[in-house]
Parts: sequence; C-alpha cells; structure tokens
Amino acid sequence: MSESPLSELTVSCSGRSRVIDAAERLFRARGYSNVTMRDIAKEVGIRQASLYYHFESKEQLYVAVTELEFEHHHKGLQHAIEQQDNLRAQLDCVAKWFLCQPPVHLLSMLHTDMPCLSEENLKKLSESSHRCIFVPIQQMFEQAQKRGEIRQTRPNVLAGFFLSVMESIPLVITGETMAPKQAVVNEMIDVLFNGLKP
Amino acid sequence: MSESPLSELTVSCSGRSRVIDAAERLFRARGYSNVTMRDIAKEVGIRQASLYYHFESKEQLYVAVTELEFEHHHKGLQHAIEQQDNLRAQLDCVAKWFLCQPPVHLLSMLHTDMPCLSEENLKKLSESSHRCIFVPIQQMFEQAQKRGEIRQTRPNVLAGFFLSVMESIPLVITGETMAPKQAVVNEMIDVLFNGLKP
DNA sequence: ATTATCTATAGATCTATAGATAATGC
DNA sequence: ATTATCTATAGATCTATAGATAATGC
Repeated sequence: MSESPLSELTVSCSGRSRVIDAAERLFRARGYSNVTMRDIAKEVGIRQASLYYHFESKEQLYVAVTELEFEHHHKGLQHAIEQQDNLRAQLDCVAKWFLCQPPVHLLSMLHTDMPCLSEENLKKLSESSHRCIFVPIQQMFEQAQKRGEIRQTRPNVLAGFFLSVMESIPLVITGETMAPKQAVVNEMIDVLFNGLKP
Repeated sequence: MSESPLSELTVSCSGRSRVIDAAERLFRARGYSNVTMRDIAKEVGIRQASLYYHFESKEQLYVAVTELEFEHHHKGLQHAIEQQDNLRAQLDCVAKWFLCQPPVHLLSMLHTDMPCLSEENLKKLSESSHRCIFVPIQQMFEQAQKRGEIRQTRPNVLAGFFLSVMESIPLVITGETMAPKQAVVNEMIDVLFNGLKP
C-alpha cells in the first residue's frame, strides 16, 4: 500500500481522491448504512467493483473518509481559535467555521453510524472525533477560564453544550422561521454569554 | 382495520403492542436502516413474516412506533411544564423528564432515519415531532417572556438550543468525565440562565 | 369465522471476489 | 510491470407475499 504523500491533498484529480470526495458527500448526507458502494461508484462515474481497487471494504472507506473529515475540522478549529485572543471572538470564529462547512452531524455519526463498525474502527473514530473536535473546544473554554473571562464551569460540559448548539442549527432552521443561520447562531452565542435573565 | 381502542394502551399483552415495544427499543437504539424485520421478530419471539400480520410494511411500523413515541413525550412535556409556574422550575422538570426516559435521538431521526421514508410519511413525522416536542418547549419560553422572566429572544431559537442540549448529553458523557447526567444537565441549565460571564 | 401464527420462497438488493482488459510508464 | 478500470457472479441478506395451520370465540 505505498502511496504518494500528496495523494490525500490533491484537489480531486486522482482516482482515489475522487472516490473519497464522493463518499464523503454521500455518507455525510445519508449516513453509513443508507449509502451503498453502488451509490458512491455512480457519483464517481465508475463501476461499483472498481471501488475495491482503492479501498478494501466499505467500512475502510468510511473510516478513511471520516478521519479526513475530522482532521479537516481539527485544522479549521485550531485556526479559528488561535486567531483570536478572547472567548467571545473565538466562539464567533468557530461558529463561522462550522457554518461555512457542510454540517458534520456528529451526533448521528456517533449514535447511528459508528455502531455499525468493528470494535476497532469504532474506537479509532471515537478517539478521532474526541481529539479533533471535542478537545480543541474544551481547551478553548479552559483557557478562557484561566484568563478569568468566564466563571468556573466544567469545560467538557461547556464543550458539549456549544457543540450541540452547532449541531442543532438544522433543527431550528427546519421550523417555520427561515432566519439566516448566522443570525440564529449569534443569538445563541449571546445567550450563552449573557444568559437568559432580563 | 377496526381495532380495540385500548390496544395502544395495554401494557404489553396483545401481540401488536409487543411488536411495537420491541420495534421501539430497536429503532431507538440503532435507527431505521440498521434494524431488520428479523431483528424485531426475534426480540418479540415470533417469525419475521408474522410481523406483516400486524403492520403492512417496515415503514408503517416505524411510523406507528415513532408517532407513539412523540405522543408519549408530548404528554410528558405538557405535564412537566404545566406543573410549574416559572421557567427555571419548568426547565428542571423538563430535563428530569428527558433524563428518566430513554434518549430520543431526535437529530439522528431527522437526519438519518426520516429521509428513508416516503414523502408522505416524512411529512407526517416531521410535523409530529414539531408539534409534540418542539412546540411545547417553544411555548414554555414564549410565556416566560410574557411574564417578564427572561429577556427578548426568539423562542424557536431557545427551543432548539435547549433541545440540542438535551440531545448532547450522550456526547458529554462519552468523554472521560463520568459525572452523573443530572449534574451535567443542572450545570447546563444554570449556564443557560445566568450566562458564562463571571 | 376470526385471529395470530407458521413455513417456504420470490425478487431485489448489497458487499466483495475473480479474472479480463486497456492504458500508462520505464 | 503497474495502474485503474471493467464484466460477471457468488453468497448473504432483506422485505414482502402466498398459503397452511392451530387456537379461540360465537
């Protein structure tokens, strides 16, 4: 399995990365079980069996795609966070990052997709999602606490809280009100900071 | 399809309601596509084909099960809300309700399960989830605003916000900290009320 | 006669493998 | 010689239907 070190970075030219792109779109939109290898092949424009030249199984393809997705968000989050020097600005930046990306649907992944995988891959992806997405946000809150910007609260609770808010945007938008996402998120961050009290 | 008016209410004696119970457990735990009719039959202790005596299709079974689940939460939420006369107590009560029930995984349902259904059933369940779960919480916030307990914020945003916090509990618990759920939720509600500022 | 089950199976997928084939690079 | 595809298909499911059968209630 020797492989060009550029292969994952190329835009979409090599066969392998076109497969990854298509699989990512489809898995993200419909989840692991609701996407077939045929669906992915069709999207790429090749035959279903040809996918097995690039990946040894559907599960391996899913794991590869999902780890890249997590790493991608890891970079985006790190960048958004270190660009700012106070929590409020960081939260705005992180929210902007999530909004300009296709939604992760982390809760669906953890609850519905990952249990379909082998014990080993489940563990691998759980750790990836934690390290790439949960931890950076948790640390952002930790350091804001150290700087005295916010009061003492368990940072992992805050991380879960904030992530779930990001995840809930489709839910809020589904309702009748078609407010622009950015406005909804701003309102949520404002509540997070200032609370609901009048 | 005439049917005893008690059938849905009986604990678990009639064949039909034993099917509903088993299907509910399995669908909730693994989602629509990851549960087969064979799985459900096995759980009930009958043969797979026998399920088709009670429900005309897997999809109809899922819709029936899920609507009952929504109605169940509708009752629980209404009761939790009307028992209290101020928002803080209502939130505690609603949180306690969600915590004492098996998790709904509403985001997974909306994102992964429902798109597998027919247009008609998708619409039906979307409306059910909105009416049974989203609207009661939204109204709770609306009325707290009218009573002047909280400042002006779009109530649908608050509803999405609060629901997503309930949904995120598994995510927070997944991490290393094994704090009791109730404590995590209390901390979240406290932040919601008082904000993060020191 | 109705209710609730069973066995057997059709028909439609889905994943993955085997082996052929064309194009590319040395 | 290697890379990337193809065709064909095995083997395993899964949903749903057809028709038989036993038990229950009038």
